[in-house]
Amino acid sequence: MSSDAARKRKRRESGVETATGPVQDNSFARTPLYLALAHDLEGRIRDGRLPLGSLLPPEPDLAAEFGVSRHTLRQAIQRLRRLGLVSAKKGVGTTICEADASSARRFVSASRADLSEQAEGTDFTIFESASVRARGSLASELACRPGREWFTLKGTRSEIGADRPMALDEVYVDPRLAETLKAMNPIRQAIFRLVEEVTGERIAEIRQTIRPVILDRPTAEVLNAQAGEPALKITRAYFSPSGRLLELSYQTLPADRFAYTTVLRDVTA
Amino acid sequence: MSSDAARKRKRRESGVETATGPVQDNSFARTPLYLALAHDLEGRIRDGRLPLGSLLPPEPDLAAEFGVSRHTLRQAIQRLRRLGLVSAKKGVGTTICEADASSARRFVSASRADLSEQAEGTDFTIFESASVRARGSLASELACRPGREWFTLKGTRSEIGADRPMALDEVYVDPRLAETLKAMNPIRQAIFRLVEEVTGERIAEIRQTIRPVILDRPTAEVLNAQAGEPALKITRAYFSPSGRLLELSYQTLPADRFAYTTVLRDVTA
DNA sequence: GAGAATTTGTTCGTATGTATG
DNA sequence: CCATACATACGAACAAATTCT
Repeated sequence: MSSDAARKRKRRESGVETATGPVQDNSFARTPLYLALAHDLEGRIRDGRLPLGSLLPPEPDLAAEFGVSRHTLRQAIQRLRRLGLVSAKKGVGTTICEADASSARRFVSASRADLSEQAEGTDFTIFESASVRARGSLASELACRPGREWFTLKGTRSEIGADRPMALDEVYVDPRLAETLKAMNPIRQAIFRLVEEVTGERIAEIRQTIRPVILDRPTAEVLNAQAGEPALKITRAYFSPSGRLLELSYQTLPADRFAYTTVLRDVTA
Repeated sequence: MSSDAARKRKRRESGVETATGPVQDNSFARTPLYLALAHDLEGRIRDGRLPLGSLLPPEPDLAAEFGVSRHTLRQAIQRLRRLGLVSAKKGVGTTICEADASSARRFVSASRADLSEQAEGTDFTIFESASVRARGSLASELACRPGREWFTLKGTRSEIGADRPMALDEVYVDPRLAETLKAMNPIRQAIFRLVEEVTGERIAEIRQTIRPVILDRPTAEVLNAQAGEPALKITRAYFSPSGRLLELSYQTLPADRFAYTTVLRDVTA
């Protein structure tokens, strides 16, 4: 209809500016409107015009400002959400929670191996468990207040038919899980699933750090490996939506039995 | 309007069945329609009613079958895409490319550190470069046909003001990049960006493997570190959308200077 | 504490653009 | 060139969560 011409005009007029300076000219490829919007917003966030920690203007306002429909604006915001720049909450608004969508964020991993800990087909065999209170270095590494009580497990993880364990696991969980966990040995489920079941809280985020270490004698013995060999040490912290730490685990994986593989896919396409 | 009542009725009638058997009753929480749809489709994919490798029915057909708008159906499909179950292509259709949305896929990473290689604020200083033909072990590790020509770079990567390098990099790229790369030293850009610029091909996927190693003497010397220390060895393979290998890199990172951190977020929320 | 206002989430409808075969 | 199938974009309305009065 005639609204089409009006639309086109509006698009030219809409306040979408490319983020920084001259910029590559993608006009030949006709960037979709919502991507241009996302790019614009990203720029505003990066340079602080939309300050970190603050709320985005309401969607209807932003849509009006850009001269686009709310639907299109929401597509742009959804993209920023996927990139981890903002997080929206019903009834509240959209918070800016990251300032840099550095090129590193362009890729998103979605790999089966991402959480090897919960790989199906492995048995977790507990050989030690106890109740502990977080003190000193543990408390600080857990980023929790000292004195909080945890239930800790130590055990080996092995693939079903394997003769040697694949990893040594050390796990800290809510004390409420003690009974459940002691009752099942070996454990075939991902432990964080059990945490969700027992505590009723959903795990929304996992922070994972990978470091190289050299196997010390006691660890090597448990793993039936040679002391002095290289290994990966993976630390995982499991958080509830509100940011509360629900589980912490350390995993030691000898080099000859495990490599950590991820596939990163481009999400800009 | 009156269409509202009709809508509600339709919803009850729509062929959305929960995936498996009795199923948890979420009716009290009123699952959004598009999630129910996604769940239903996921079930059909898992049990083979929608066979792996085949195309989904066209969106308008599916929408009609479920008795929902195309928009809602697309929301469901978008979810399946994020989970990696299907992949859509304009003019062709939506292909089913995975049968299991196993729990491992629940989390998706989006981290600044994901591609430390390209972290801004690092300099890559080349100290060796050459043209090579892939043979033997290299060719096999590259998963490329032997005899293909590559341009290889060796260099150190350091943070801007640091006195010691952070990593030793070994990179294999298309020979067309030789001139460009030799002309710039140090390199501040991510190399895979340059690959995209020069070859005109987009990098759509990166396969990344992390292993622990022990620093040997020559490597330790270059890095100004101690031989025998633990380090991470990260291998990255960069692929075009069609699956052609465009770049391969090895990176060695001493434990005391680097830890690999990722944040995995729940995408089911 | 009830209720109004605000803000994001869901869902419909419709039209047009663009890539593929 | 045409038909097909996904992609983008408009508009409108109601639902649900939160906050403020």
